[in-house]
Amino acid sequence: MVTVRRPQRADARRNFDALLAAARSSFAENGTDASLEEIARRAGVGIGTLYRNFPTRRDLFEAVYVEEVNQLAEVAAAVAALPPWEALTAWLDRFVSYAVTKRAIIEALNRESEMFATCRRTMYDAGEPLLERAQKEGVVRSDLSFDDLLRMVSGLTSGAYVDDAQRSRVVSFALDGLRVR
Amino acid sequence: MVTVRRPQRADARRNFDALLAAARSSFAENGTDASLEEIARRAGVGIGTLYRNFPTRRDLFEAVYVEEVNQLAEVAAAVAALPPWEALTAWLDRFVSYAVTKRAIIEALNRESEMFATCRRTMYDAGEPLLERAQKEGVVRSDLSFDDLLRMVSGLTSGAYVDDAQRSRVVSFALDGLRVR
DNA sequence: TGCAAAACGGAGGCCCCCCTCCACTAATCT
DNA sequence: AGATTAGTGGAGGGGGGCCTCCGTTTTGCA
Repeated sequence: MVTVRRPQRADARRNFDALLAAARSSFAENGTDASLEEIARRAGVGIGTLYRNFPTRRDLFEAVYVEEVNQLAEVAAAVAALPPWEALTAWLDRFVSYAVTKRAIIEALNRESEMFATCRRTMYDAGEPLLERAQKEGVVRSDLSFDDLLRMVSGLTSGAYVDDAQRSRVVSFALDGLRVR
Repeated sequence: MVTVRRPQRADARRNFDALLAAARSSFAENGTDASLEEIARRAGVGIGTLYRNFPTRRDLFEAVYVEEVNQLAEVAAAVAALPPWEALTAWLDRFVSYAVTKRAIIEALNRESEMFATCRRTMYDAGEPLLERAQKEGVVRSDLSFDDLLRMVSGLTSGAYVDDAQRSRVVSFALDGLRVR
């Protein structure tokens, strides 16, 4: 579990959280080049406050990214009790909710950074056992790597669809290609 | 086949084509909010010339988009002689080459525009018969629409992959979910 | 070859964003 | 309650993109 340092004082913590939430939604809407001033405005906070908490745009990316990765790890623990295929797809479902933001941020982030490596590890530790279990029980084809799977799902869900029904139909067809039948 | 009006004079035509090429690559690299001045610079042309040919950003989108759709239609004719599954995947291969640019533009374009409808029709006329043939011959599941297929492939290929091998592995797994086995 | 019309291209006004700096505010501690 | 100090927020300079306008250049035609 990776950590992000939050400020000490109550008002500062409030602003910190507001900024993080504003950044997440703003990045999701406008991509990684969303205006920082707009994010500060959304958070109801001065631009100076944003810069004190996150000196660079990159720091904001990292903070948002870390939060989402941590949530993914929690979900993985929660679904572990389900049967292998269901556990895997339930986790992917949750993965999808964050895929749009994540994808943009990951692309903007330098893949070589230590922080990125740590988060990647956290996410893999959370999700990879789900895939391995499904493969061991012969439910999923064995020549599929966890990395393949994540990229597939994240690509599939980052596009625009007519409605949610189409999105889930398309995703389930694609996942069907991974099953052993 | 949709058409884009090109200027009459030779120098103007040269500039028009240079702008179109610059726009395509710039949109592919930087998304739909690429700088117009950068595009003009890339094309070796004044900003005024860009605006004379394409009064709005949208006009540029449309011109780039139309060109790519026309190319897709040509490819569809070229692959018609192959067996059903091969014809379909060959066409999709080509579809992939343009998917990145296309996806960004499509999202920026107003879906209600007449131009969009015409292009959509052109593309459907080109590709849909390939899918229908594969379905009639029992090679592809019948509850898949052409729209489903395009969105799936365009999503799958818009993401970042480690290398081309991973991309094609992932795409082929997903397509495998569409086959009748 | 000479000329009219078409096309060029970039300066300039406007706006928004980035980021720094510092006078002010309020949370916490005693 | 008062002192201390972490925290605030926005003004402002610099930069770059958007778009218009118009003096200059190029082309095609006679």
